[in-house]
Amino acid sequence: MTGNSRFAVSVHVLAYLAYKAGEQVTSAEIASSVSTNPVVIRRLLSALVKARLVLGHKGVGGGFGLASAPANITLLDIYRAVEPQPDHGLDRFAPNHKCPVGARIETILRTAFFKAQTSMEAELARVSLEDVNQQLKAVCPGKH
Amino acid sequence: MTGNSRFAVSVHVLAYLAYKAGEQVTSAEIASSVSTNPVVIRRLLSALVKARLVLGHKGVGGGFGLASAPANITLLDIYRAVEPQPDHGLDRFAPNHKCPVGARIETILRTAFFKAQTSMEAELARVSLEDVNQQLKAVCPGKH
DNA sequence: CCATATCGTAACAATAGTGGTTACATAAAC
DNA sequence: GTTTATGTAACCACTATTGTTACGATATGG
Repeated sequence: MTGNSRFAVSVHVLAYLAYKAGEQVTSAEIASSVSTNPVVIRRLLSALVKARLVLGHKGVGGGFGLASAPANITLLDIYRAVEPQPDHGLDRFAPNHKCPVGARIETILRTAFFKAQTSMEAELARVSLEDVNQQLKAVCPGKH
Repeated sequence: MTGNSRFAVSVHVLAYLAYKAGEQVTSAEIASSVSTNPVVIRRLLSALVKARLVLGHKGVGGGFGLASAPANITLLDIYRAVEPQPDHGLDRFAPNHKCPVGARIETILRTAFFKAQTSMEAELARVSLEDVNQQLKAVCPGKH
């Protein structure tokens, strides 16, 4: 096991909402698609609502729906909504500042990690929920 | 806390070996620079030796040294030596294949994660230990 | 050959993150 | 007011990470 599945599940959830655009979808229905417990879904949706990607409604006939058009929601938006700012282990990292290497390495690492992270996020920003939805609905190549 | 500090500490370790190039450096000395236990350092070095980035020698006068010139070791080499292949949570991810979204989302996620990962790794590959060592030895800007 | 320094690695505990589950309060619809 | 659904707290089981002790294996230098 490496890390968590919040981002993967969240993309699934939002893809499901895009797929069912216009409907109110319950956490139970989404949980069935993801194969997990509705509470796990609601926990993620709670973060997605706070990030204004999703609107939730209580009560009879309630459920969740996208807050914007799928074209306006990218994988980066989802990533930032459900993942904490990654620190790449630098919080547990307290080197000996009396050593010339220990005194300077942290700044060098921060710079390198920031560039790597920025590059990864740019790639996530290139994919929108509309792209995902189109792939979901695409016919299998070679069929018919 | 997010994830582990293996990569950050490993870069520190190899930067230290580059800084002390030509010498045999003990795990105890490195541990002092990192502010941790020598066994933690030896565990990481074990992976770095297996990846052929470092050579180790037992016994009196033993220790560790770089296996190649710093210019030939990149942060990506270090990353791959000490981090498992990231799966971004897809191992714990077993959606309901009876749902049209659940049946197709995993492939879409794999593609997106692969692109993001590749982009991040390309950025890590742009930095060599020689670059790190030059930054370590650089004078503060504005001084003299 | 023996004492010493050093690595290599197993074993264990403490801590923390993750995901699943139950429970229950809150709110909206009819 | 009954029903449906969210919102969230609390708890458990599981796993990863780090620090630590312990000890065997190996190389060096007398």
